[in-house]
Amino acid sequence: MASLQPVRGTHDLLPEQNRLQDYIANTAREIGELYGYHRMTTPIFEFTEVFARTLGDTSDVVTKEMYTFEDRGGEQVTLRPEGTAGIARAYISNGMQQMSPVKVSYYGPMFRYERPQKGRQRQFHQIGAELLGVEQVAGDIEMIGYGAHILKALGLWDSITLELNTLGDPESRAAYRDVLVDYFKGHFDKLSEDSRARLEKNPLRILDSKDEGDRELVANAPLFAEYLNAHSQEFFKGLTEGLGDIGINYELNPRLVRGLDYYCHTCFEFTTNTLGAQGTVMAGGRYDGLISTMGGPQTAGVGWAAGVERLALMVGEAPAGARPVALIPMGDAAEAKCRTLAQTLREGGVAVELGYSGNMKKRMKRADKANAKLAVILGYDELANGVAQLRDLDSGEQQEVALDQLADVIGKK
RNA sequence: GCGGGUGUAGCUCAGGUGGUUAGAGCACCAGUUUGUGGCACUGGGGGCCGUGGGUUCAAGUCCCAUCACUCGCCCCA
Repeated sequence: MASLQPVRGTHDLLPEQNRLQDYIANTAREIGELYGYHRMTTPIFEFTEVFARTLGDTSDVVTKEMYTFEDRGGEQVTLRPEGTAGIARAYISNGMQQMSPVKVSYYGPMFRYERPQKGRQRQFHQIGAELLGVEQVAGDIEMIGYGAHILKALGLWDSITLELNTLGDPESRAAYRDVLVDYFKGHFDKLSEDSRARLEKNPLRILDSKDEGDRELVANAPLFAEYLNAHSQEFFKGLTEGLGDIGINYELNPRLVRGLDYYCHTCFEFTTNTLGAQGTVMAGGRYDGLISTMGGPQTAGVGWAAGVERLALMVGEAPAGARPVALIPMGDAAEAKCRTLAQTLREGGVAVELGYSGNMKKRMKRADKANAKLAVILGYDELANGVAQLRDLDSGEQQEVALDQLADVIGKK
């Protein structure tokens, strides 16, 4: 049994779930087109270095969560844990600065070796978008509007909050970080065990600690706002005003941070309280230092990513698809005729349900189950007269239609 | 990685203190009806009771381990 189960944290996407996730991904893609973002696809694995370098040596994702292995040629490769690094690598590999600004969206599986929970799997899917080569705050505003648009189109907006913060430019950030580390070092004995570790790796994260003792310290910690230089303040002001222009509400969350050095300025998360501990549904920010960190030209960047499984949990089910026409033949001759008819209708763009066996009653039942709107009944008498009974399965009304007019009549229904 | 909960049919769940061939509803298949669906009735298929070990005359039931899912922490989408 064990060997017939999927690997821990992975799941089969049965047709219903697959359709739901496709619906979400397609909605995101279509909305992206409205903003001028086109889908691109990078490999699902890269040289390990691509992720190790961009995500930093200390992040949990790199140190504990990557699926890394040596391939048969002796190369260290890693299944991608997120989408941005691959896009950034592709930007450099393909000399995409020639196409600036680059506006792309993506969709695909990601892999993280984490302890699974609802809304957190080892293989999961993300949709995402990146804007490369735009340093103006207009890019950040557009990105957030784009993401919000998707959440609205999926009908989730009412249960979602946009949390917003600024990380400032590198200069402000470094200044604040130093002050913060000094402050917490002065209270080292009161820090929780987790936060002592964070002090080394990612001191800003202490601001978001759930430990009570930490929270008391945080309450009296120096404020980032006091260390933002004029440029950073100006940028953030532009962002909040721009969001006002497009009618998007947000909550300022000074504890919202990112661990990695190449992030700057805009930092946002769309969150919900309907998914338990996995409340972040879409998250993003500005990463002007990323491309250069990877060895490319200095290039500004903004982006976001969203977990498709988490969105799917919230959406529940995909809207109903097109209702098929069911063909109900009786007897071998009628079955042969229906085969021909089905092919013609399908090539004409009509969804057709044609069973493989069963008497009329069985076939009618299946038509019902397939949510068919119309049934075409073709028996001995009809075949002899070149007609069929066309039955509306909602109203029960039935009319006789000549076979050569059937496609036309169905097309008008 | 840390702490807690759960695991019986495809799904939702019953199976007091261990005791014959493990049950229900839904779903599935077939029939009642060799030409009319949603309803009803009848019948049928389907369970290594998550897995492995132990205690016992006897284990779905008790003990241990393991795996998976799940809640919180961590981290994040």
